Amino acid sequence: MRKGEETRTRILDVAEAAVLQKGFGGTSIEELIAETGITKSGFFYHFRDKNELAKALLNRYIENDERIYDEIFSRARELTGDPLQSFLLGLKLLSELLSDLPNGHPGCLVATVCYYERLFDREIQETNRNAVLAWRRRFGRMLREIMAVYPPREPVDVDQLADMVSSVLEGGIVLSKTLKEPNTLAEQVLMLRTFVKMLFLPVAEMPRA
Amino acid sequence: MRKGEETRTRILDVAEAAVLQKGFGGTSIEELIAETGITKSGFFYHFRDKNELAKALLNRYIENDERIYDEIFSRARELTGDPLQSFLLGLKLLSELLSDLPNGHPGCLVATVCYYERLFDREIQETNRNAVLAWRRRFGRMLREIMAVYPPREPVDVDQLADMVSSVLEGGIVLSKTLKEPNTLAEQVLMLRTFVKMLFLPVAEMPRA
DNA sequence: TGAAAACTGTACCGCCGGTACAGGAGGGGA
DNA sequence: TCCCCTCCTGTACCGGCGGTACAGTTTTCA
Repeated sequence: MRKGEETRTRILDVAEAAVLQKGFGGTSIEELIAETGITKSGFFYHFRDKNELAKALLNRYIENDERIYDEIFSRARELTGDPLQSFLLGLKLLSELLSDLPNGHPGCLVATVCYYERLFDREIQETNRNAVLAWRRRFGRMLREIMAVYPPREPVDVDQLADMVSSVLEGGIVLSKTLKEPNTLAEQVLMLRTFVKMLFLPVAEMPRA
Repeated sequence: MRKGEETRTRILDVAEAAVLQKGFGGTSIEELIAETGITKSGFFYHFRDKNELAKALLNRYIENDERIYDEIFSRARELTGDPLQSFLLGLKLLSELLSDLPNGHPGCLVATVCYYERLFDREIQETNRNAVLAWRRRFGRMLREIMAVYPPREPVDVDQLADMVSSVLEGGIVLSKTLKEPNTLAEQVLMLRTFVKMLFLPVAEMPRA
């Protein structure tokens, strides 16, 4: 039946929004069923407990996250063959996508899980860890392609540089949310772009330098 | 009379550790009183409710945070008169301090509050916002001093660059905690240092360039 | 030594996560 | 047409937790 999937998705939608605003501990199942118009029994038909809900929520979030990065960076790749230019373009596209979010970025579930860790089982913690490692591999792969063509101006570890992308995104989200300045996140991504540009682009080719 | 302050501090110590691991919603008052060996009535003698506890916790955390930055960067300032060199040294000292933490960074309360926002009153949200703005002013002040001497190689907004420091710290904490790699945070700070160095240090003076 | 500060003890309330289980609507296949 | 399976609803209950109320007790310090 497809009806069940639809209800499940509706629960996950409501839960995701609530969890990003109040954390897992601050989100009650009762409020979720009230907003989705389902009964408590109905909820527990779809999810055995809160941990199971968190698992489904996190997996869905990570999949969606990966899909967005796939789209952005493959689009950037189509527009230019140069690995550096396509990476810089990708960061530009990402920044534009982020600044187009009407109410700012709603928050990252990976960070939410990180700050609730002790109340989740090992499986969720592993899933979360793997999500961050996947980011490292993704950005690391692109950075290695760049380094094969452009020698970095300063010696840098590829994985650490890849992590820098994740750091700026996660940190930018925290800043943006806390300051209630939706644009701060997009600006941070552009600042990171400046860093990457400066690190790999030869001095001679740099504008106004 | 001073006994009360001591108990209050003990509650705050236990609460801070718990909240950083499980968030506010995931931390119960009952577990706090169990660990501090106090009764429920005793707890509510010191704090009217959970919100009041959060307020005290956040204020104390921010004060301590400011104190640490004051110490690090004033020490760096004593060692060299050049604003750029002292800032770079400060980041180095910060990175060393972070990598010396035995179990890695326990987490940032500002981020915890950020991911629980909707359940706090305006006062706490304002306090949190002001903490981030204080970071922006602090790093912005130092960066302005640098820019008065060293023209940046790329055009950058000072506040955005100052925010980059906070971003990398907050993001680095999330990565470090999630990956269970205590050193990642310190590495990210050094990566940020490389960025600042490259942005301001003249090409001629740069090593192996 | 006495008043204020710093608690303890007890009883209670309502919300929440979770369990148990019975039953019902609705659609799809034999 | 009938039955079975999915997808729920309804009801009742449990223990933990945040919070209140308030009376009583110990500790501290001036």
